[in-house]
Amino acid sequence: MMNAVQHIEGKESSATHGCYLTLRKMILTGALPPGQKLKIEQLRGLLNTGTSPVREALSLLTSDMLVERIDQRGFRAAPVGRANFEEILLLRCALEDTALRASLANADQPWEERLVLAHHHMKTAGKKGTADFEDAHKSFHMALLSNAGLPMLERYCAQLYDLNIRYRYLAADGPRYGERSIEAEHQSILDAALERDAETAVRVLLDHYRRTGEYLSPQIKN
Amino acid sequence: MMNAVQHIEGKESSATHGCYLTLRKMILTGALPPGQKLKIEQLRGLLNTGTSPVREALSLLTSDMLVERIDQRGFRAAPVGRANFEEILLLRCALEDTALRASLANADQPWEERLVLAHHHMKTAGKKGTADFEDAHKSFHMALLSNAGLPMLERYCAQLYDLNIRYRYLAADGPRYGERSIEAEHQSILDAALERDAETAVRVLLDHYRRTGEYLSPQIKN
DNA sequence: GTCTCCAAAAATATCGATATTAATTGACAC
DNA sequence: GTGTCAATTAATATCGATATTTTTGGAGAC
Repeated sequence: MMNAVQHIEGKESSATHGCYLTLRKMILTGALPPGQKLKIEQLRGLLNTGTSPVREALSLLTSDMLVERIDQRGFRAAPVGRANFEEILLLRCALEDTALRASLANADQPWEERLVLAHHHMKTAGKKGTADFEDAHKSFHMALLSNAGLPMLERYCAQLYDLNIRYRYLAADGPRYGERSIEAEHQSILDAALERDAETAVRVLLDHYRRTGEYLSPQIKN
Repeated sequence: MMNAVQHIEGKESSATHGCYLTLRKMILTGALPPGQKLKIEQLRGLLNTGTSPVREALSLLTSDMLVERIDQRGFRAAPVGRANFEEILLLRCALEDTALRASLANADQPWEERLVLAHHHMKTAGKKGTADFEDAHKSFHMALLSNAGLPMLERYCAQLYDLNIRYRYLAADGPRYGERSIEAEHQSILDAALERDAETAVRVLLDHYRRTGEYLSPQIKN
């Protein structure tokens, strides 16, 4: 018998994975706010499944640093704070610097094509803030790093990307980005990557992150 | 009622955490060899507990990259390979560089004292290869980074430390370290750290890792 | 009022059983 | 022999119930 999650998500086979994806999205978007107690029974009802998949999904989210497990007192959504945000930014810069250089060092045509395509998808996807755009945006950034042949590093970067985007959602009610052109920044990153100019690509990419950081940081309370 | 794990491990409260620690050690030391299928029922018997704690522990180990989850086919100990080993080395160098510099930038007396103590414990602990020494060795390396105020980074470094030590155990039947003096290297790292000489400390630390890497890498098949 | 302590309630952690899914085996056709 | 398919076996994933632990709330002492 199919349960609700499988019905909604379609392809997904296991209840655990369905819970994982749903809970993750809820935490990332702020539907489950930082610090909130995550009661098994409540989530079990919400996700229309048993306790085991919920617990297992929460365990997995623990390692994504989106959920904290408290001794024998269950789980809660990971808290946020400026120090945490700054650390995410620092780590992203350090890791993506390494990853992008490695990716560029292995640059080849198939990768270039994947990259161009990912960029195109991002441009044609819905406006900023929509789920479509966010997916495409992540795909573009991951495509940049995807040729490094360093799967663990890519995993860390993806993890940090998600942690960072969480702060974007949390600050969604703050002031808009203003005059800054995200599109132009993406274009510059793409251009430098296609020209295999590592120095420029890294500089532009990290500037992109730091600028977003400077914009978001003051909005984070604590 | 107490179960076997609690009885053995003493303090540990939850069955899940007990399973986690035991399974982790077994994978790190090679008692559960790379690639091995990890059958729930078999582990449940071995750990003298139910299926839920075993599954949850395996989920947690998945995020430590010590266990792989295969679609709907259960779990297996993460495979090993030279490429993986080299990536671990690369990431350790990149991350510990950042962490050590940050730690030194915040250097203060309490930290110095913790560091000196950790080094002393390592020297007085049992000979290399014993569990005591290995614990003290990890503590010393973590103490170096512990003043950075970057908890996520420290977590990554600890994770990578464990992944690396796994290769040491796997290569334990290979040739001995030979003439190289690990103790002298540790002393140099400590000295540079206490003098707050970041450049030297980082150089010596990374040399320490790379030397171990050069020694281990050829022994890894595949 | 406020503190301590004990009982009641709620939540977690764990277990054992069932349903589901994958792997295995062997019969049969070619 | 070799490959395919169905029946069997084995393992996983999930459920519902129980035991354990933590939290809550309130009575009584000071």
